[in-house]
Amino acid sequence: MKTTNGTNHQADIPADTRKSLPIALLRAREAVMAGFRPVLARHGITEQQWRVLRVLSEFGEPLDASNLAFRASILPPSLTRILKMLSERQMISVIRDRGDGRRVLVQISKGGEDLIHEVAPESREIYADLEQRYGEDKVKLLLEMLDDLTTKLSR
Amino acid sequence: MKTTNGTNHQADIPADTRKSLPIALLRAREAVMAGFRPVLARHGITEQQWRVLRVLSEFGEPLDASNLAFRASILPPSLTRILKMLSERQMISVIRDRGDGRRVLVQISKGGEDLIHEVAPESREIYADLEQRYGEDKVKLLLEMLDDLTTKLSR
DNA sequence: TCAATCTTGTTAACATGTTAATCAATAATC
DNA sequence: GATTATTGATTAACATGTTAACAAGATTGA
Repeated sequence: MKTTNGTNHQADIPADTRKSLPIALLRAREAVMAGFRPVLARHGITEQQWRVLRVLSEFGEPLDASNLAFRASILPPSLTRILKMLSERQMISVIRDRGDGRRVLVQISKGGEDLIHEVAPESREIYADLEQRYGEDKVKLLLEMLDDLTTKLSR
Repeated sequence: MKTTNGTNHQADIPADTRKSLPIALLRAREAVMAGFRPVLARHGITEQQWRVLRVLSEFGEPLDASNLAFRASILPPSLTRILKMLSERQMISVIRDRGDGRRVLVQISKGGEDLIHEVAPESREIYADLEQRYGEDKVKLLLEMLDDLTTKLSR
């Protein structure tokens, strides 16, 4: 066994980092986000806050924290902090669930919807550019493969 | 336009989060790492520290911080902190470059190599399981597609 | 040569990721 | 119905991500 740079002379260490799936996923994600982050930053919002708002907007009705965390791919401790921020900025409303005092119900408010409609055009533009650069069909295929991978590993 | 849950009645907001490439990449990465993290945790090391050690081990000779950061996909400020940790734990050695006093040269030490050889077998096992579940050929194809995407977006 | 500029690495400040512990409310069991 | 177990959310503690500012060494050019 021999790597391209020729310095790895041990046969029993892990595969080359260039062939590592976790790293490839990380780099791809970083490359994609490099396009979106400046747009979000211009609107004073982080990527995670944006995901929370989008999920809430898409869902359309109040969502409890666990459900929201799962859909936005954010861990509960992070979500707690994010909800605090978004609530202070009047983008969402948070209320306790009557009937189950443990649950917290989250709903997007006008401020949040307004922001979404502000950012949406730029966001679509970035995504369109991405599809144009990489190929619309390849984006679709990649999405299917990623989804398949996630499903097969989650059980 | 209409989403599956039927609650999104606005035609001008961003595409469904389920069809979002950033989120799909995030979820896939999370699903893959869920297998590796426990292994690394058992050895008292984080994912990023592991990446740094692997890059150093593969490269075989001293690497300056910028180069290391790039190869390990870690931002400079994070790397500074990680190097401090790994150095205290005797896994790497850090010295100033003679000839260019700004540069810092990092090299893996015996402690680091030992750890790599400890973790490697378990790591390979997890990866093999992943390839078996998802398909060896599909892993390869996915890696190529991710690499292609990263390349096409990085210019 | 020396002042302006660029480069490399670090520090700072804030947000999120990650795991474990905690707390309150509900559900389960007896 | 009181005790115990489980669940949903939060808090705590530490590591990393992210951007901006900074410090020190190297380069450049007048």
